[in-house]
Amino acid sequence: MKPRFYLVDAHAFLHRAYHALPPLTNSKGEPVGALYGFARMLLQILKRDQPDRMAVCFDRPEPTFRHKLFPEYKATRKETDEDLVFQLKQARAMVEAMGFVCVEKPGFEADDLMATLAQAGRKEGYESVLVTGDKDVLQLVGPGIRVFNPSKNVFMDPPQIEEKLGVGPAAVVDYLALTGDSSDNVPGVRGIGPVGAAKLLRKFGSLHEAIKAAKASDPDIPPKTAQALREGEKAAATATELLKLDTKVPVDAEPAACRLPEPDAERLKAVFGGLGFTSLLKEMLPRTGDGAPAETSESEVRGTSRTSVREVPFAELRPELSRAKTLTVTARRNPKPDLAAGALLAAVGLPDGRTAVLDEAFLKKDSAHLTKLLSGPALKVGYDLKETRAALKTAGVEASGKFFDSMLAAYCSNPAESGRRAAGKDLRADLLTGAAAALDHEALAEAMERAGVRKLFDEMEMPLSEILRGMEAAGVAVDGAYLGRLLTEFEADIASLRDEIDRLAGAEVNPNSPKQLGALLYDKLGLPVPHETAKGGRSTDEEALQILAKQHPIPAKVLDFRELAKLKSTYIDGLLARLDPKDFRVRTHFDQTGTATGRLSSLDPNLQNIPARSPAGQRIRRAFVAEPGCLLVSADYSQIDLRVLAHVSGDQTLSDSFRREEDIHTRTAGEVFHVPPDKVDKELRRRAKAINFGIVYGQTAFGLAAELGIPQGEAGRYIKDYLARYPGVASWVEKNLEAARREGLVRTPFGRVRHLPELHAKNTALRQFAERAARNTPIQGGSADIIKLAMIAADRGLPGRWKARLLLQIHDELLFEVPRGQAAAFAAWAKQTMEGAAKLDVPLVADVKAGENWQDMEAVKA
DNA sequence: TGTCTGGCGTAC
DNA sequence: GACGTACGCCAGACAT
Repeated sequence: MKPRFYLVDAHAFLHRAYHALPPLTNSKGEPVGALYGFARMLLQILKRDQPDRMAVCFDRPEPTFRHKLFPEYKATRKETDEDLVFQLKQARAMVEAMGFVCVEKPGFEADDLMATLAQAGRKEGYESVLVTGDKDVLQLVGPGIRVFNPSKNVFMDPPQIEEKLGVGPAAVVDYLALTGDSSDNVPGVRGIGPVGAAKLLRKFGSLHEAIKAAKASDPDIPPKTAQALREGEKAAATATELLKLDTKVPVDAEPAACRLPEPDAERLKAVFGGLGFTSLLKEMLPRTGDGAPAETSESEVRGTSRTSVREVPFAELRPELSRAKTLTVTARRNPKPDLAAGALLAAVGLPDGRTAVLDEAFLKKDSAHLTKLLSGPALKVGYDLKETRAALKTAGVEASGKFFDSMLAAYCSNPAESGRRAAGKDLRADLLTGAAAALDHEALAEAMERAGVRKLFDEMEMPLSEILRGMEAAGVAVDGAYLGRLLTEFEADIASLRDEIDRLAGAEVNPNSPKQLGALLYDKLGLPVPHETAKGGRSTDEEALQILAKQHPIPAKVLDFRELAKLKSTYIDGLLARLDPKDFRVRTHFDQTGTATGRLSSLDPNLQNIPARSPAGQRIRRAFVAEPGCLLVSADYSQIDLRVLAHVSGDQTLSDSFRREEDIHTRTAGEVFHVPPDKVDKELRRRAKAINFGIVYGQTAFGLAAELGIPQGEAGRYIKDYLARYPGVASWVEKNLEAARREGLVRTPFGRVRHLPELHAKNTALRQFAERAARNTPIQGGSADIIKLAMIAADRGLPGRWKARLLLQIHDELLFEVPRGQAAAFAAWAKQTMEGAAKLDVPLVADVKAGENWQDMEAVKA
């Protein structure tokens, strides 16, 4: 293996960090976020990539040869932010104090220095790695020179470049000369975009040949494109000169001299101390530290491996795969299959990154062999194994045995910073991204150990993943004919409401447009603005319209319109569009990494927010039915959040109340309003319920007052009285927050973590937000843990005894489909299973009901 | 034409 | 600034 020579573009990273990271200031109020991010990244490269040589390259402020060539070069750049300028000025001193070799040269950009050094390194037998997100350096990629994009955590090797641009490294300059580069004000050829450029270069090989063909009126070029090329010839020539990197800069550095940093302790203390980077100082000078473990860095959590995916033919890999202890597997389906992209791709590989990509035809043809390969004793590592296994199954390939899902591992280590990557337009790119992420198995396993979440991963998230796959595959039956009738009816009602509103307004107005509606209500009719939107606009939300409805007939009509329009577009249209015509079922996707608290989320369609409250909404819910011969059985936890609060706080009164199975809101009303339980009327109970919710969410007096329509002072008294009557809750709220500040994270009773660095934010709003999250997360997350355990327990108990299927989870509810004959008995079992899923200091209670559809359900007697 | 953001509303 | 966690639709602005 060749020694590796890393070259870092300082300003490119500082710019990116400045805009991508939340602003961070030190105790003096100086902006330091970009510097911090940069220092972290440099340390990360050292630790993770362990280069043999390294240098950090800086831009110089003087004009370069490019400005002489093209005076407008970079002319469109906005004035750099003051806060960034402040940090750019200090960057070199910081990097030098850290001990890195720094390179800069008047009249040249960092890119040129890097290009020169990379070439020199290559000639001296190094593998040069350019660390930057800039596209123009991709022109250098080839044997001995690689590019690493630190923001995406990917190596941009020829296949990745081809993925991204549609052309290989050799054509990068021509490609950029055609498309232009708006950030540097490099002109490009007007009328030719990324797609057109790639197409031309694939056809003609180079810009030169393409222009030649355009001049010769080559029939392969559409006339418009040919004209654009002829007119843009000069601009393209200029752009080419600007884009070509100079590999012959007279640099005062040579690769062999770019040794790894030897931090100058005194200088580092001065510089890092001044910036307020005490934790970084400890990391760089470990002996001075107090032994506290370094915080898990983001990229460790995301899992970044020095190994990257290299595509090889399957045949070449096959013998090793069957003997491997660990293999990687990732598969992706195309949600909207089209001919160009194919419907299904899989990647199977080894931990060293050698990976074979298999298409649908191959998977189907070889499904028996692949099933055997993926059912052996090897550990199967993949990123999003739920999707991988579902995708493989469509080709008849099944995996079994030991699994490690790196997506779930990253989520367990740090739920806010990780998460399912959104599917892109390119199936193959998604596949390779997943395949690359799967290489991080060991780093992720370590990160989980450090975070203390290995058990959560092994015993909760990994088993759950397979259960969710079954639920997604099962789907839920929807009465399409009923929904169709509902659609006709809603459309008629919506149309007449719209007519009525137009008539009352004396003009056409779209009630779905806050802008148009605001103009009507506040300008034309001159009604008073009840409140503003978050961004300072005039709100037309429900609360505002309720108030305005007392003064004018229009707002009430708009409210009716809005309700029906919402139900129609989101639920009726949305469900009908996603109804599988083969079996009249809808299939959601559960995102197991979609929330910061440990809850699941449901998407496409979201079946966790099906209406339940309003009468019109209940008509939608009625469309969810059991298949013939079955009933739906719903089991929901009673007051699970408040029970978890009782558990974590140990509050005597709250716990006693649950042990006695009292009505919790009535009890709270009695405590807060100082009345005996039998004197608690509906209104008092309603207020107590709002208080209970508010306590869980960290609501302020302001919020509670708004919720209940009472003066803020009164709401403040309620909260104060609550905390006095539930002293265990009050002290938990305080102690929990203290611990959260100390550790920078909160935990659920089941060990799930959520990092909350914003608890130390200077920005008040940001900090208070984190404080409310610190209060809410152990409760909401604890409840999420419990129902996940219940799902696992239920899934283990289902086979054999019951012909029931779990269909949905809605945070505190499980929905099953069960043959009529065993529905009642099953419901009793489900209740028992859920109540026994976890052992808290207070009992867990689940209520069960059954029915033909999700709306009309009746309680089942235990 | 596609992509992003704001406003709004549904669920627990 | 003010109630935690989500997802999805529409309108409108903007880039292509």
